Parts: sequence; C-alpha cells; structure tokens
Amino acid sequence: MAHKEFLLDNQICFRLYTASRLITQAYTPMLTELGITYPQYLVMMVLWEKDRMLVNDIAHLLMLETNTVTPLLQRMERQGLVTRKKGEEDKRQQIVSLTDKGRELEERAYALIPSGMAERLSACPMGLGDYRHLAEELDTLIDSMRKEKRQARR
Amino acid sequence: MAHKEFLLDNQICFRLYTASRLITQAYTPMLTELGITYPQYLVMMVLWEKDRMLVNDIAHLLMLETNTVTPLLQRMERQGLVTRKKGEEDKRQQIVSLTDKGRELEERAYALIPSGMAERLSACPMGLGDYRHLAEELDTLIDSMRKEKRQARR
DNA sequence: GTAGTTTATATCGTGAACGATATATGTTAA
DNA sequence: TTAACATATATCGTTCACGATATAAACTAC
Repeated sequence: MAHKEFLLDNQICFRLYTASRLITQAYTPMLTELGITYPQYLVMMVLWEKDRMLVNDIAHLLMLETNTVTPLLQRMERQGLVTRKKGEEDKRQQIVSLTDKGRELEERAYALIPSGMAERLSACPMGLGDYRHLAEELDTLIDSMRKEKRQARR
Repeated sequence: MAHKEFLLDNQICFRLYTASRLITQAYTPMLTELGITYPQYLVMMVLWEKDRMLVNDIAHLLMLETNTVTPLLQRMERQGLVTRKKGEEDKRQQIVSLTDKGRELEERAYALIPSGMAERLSACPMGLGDYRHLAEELDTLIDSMRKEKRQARR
C-alpha cells in the first residue's frame, strides 16, 4: 500500500461506476417485466419524447457512439419496438420510429417504474426528491468530461 | 411527451451512467499506455493495497459478481500481471497474487494517472479536491442500493 | 460415513460499450 | 464533371457485466 491515491476509497470514478451499476440493477426487475434492458429503456425515453429520430440524434442525446446505438436499435427492431427506414432525401440517414407496441410500452412503464423506483429510493437517507444537488454535480462533471473529450480530439 | 418522469433530464440513473462512462473514458489514454482496462485497473488497485487475495474478496471489494471477476483475472493472468494458485488448505479457493510485472506497474501508474487525472479534472468548475461532497452522496446511494439488493434476495 | 447442503469458483450465453474500419451517400472545389 | 473530402450509419473484434447453471470441495446431520 505505497500510494494513497490508489485506495478505492479515494476513487470518485469507482464510486460513479458502482453507483451506476447498482442503480441500473435496481431498475432491472421492472425492465425485465417490460422485456427491455436499461440502454433500450433510454432509447425508448428518447423516442417517447420525440418520435422519428435519426440514429445520430439518439446517439448525441444519450452521449453514445453510433456503433453502440446501431446494434441496440437493430435488437429493438427485432423485438418489434421500433422500425428503421432510410431517409427519402438523404439516403444515408435512418429514421427510427416507434411501433404501436413501442408506444404502448410507455403506459406499461409508467405503471411500473416511477412508483417502483420511488419505493427503492425511499430507503435512501438522501430522501426522495433531494437528488437535485447530486444531479447538478453530475451535470458539472459530465460537462467537463465532454469538453475534455472535444479537446483531446485535436 | 406524455410523462415528465420519462425525460432524460429527470433521470438520476442516466446521469450516473453517463458520468461513469465519460470519466472512465478520461482514464483510457493513460490506461492504454499501461496496457490495461479500467476494470483491470480496479483489480490492480485492490492487489496493490493487499496482495494475495481470493477471487471472492476481490469481487466483494469491487461489488462485482465472481462471474465477472474470474474472466477478468484470467485475462490478467495471460498478460502476466497476476498469478492464480489453488488454496492449499481449501482447494476451492484461488489465491490471486501480483507478479513482478504487476508490482512494477504501480510505479508506472503513479507517474501517469494522478497527475493526468488532476489535469483533466482541473477543468471541472467543481474544483479539484472538492469531490468529498459528491463522494458522500454517492456512498449514501451505493449503500441504499446494496441494502435494497439484499432485501430483494429474500 | 454418507446424503444433503453450502461455499468458491468457473462456464456459457446475451447484450452492451467502444476503438478501428468499412460502406454508401452527400458536398465541395478545382 | 470528377476527384477529394465529409457525413451517416454499419460491421468487426475485444472486453465487460451479469443471469443461469455447472463443478468441485467443504460442511452438517443423521
């Protein structure tokens, strides 16, 4: 134990990694009932907010690369949640749209997830609605990392 | 856009997921130079703090399942960073030890990572050392999710 | 001691992430 | 116009995560 910098306790990145995994696991039982995974749920939320999106737009909103999003969408198409159709004017584009099944999933999700997560998070001493401060700090961090990334590309 | 609960902006989980991915990406150039991945770096930190650990102990510290850690260790063994040896008294156990190469990596990591990350995080308006509050909130969240998980198993 | 149970680790299959690269379509400039 | 470049998406290979299951060794009760 030569270097205190290398103690897990001192690692903000490890905490983020763990918190992310564990909270995603808290979603899993509900998402399994809906027949989707967490990343697929993220795509659904994007499309519920605005249907008919391009692969690139979805990727930007989720801060993912298209080589992650494309296979995700292909699996979702196989499951009948979305359709993909080449753009008429720009044939490089793929327009991703919800199917009826995809739209119906919103109501099923609404019945399960907000209440389910509220229950799970209510055990958390931070209290229910009090994630605003945490959210702000994470947004600050996310912003810096995105800037960092843009700079690194030069 | 029927349900405000489903806006990405309202998702603490999405923020954690994104912050985790992006900060891990900030480590990547340095880790690539060291020839390891971020999860492998986590294992190395565990072993730098305490050598000769069992698979289970490593998994518990990192809050991962052994079916994630075992293949991780197998890859690290192939790279010559660790060795694995059956326990003498309890032959079910695998004792994971650092090789010389694994130990030497600590100094190389020490030369690269703390300064490299300080530089990357210094751009972050939160300021450098001021992750204590964020760390506390994440610890609270992680704790709740672990309790949640234990309860769910019943 | 042996049958049943628990524990430690491993294997398998699936779905992310993501770097590197490919393909196809569009745009720009000589 | 056509050659060079840019953009949108896709494919490929590797590594994680993790549920489900397997295997082997240790423990427990009878």
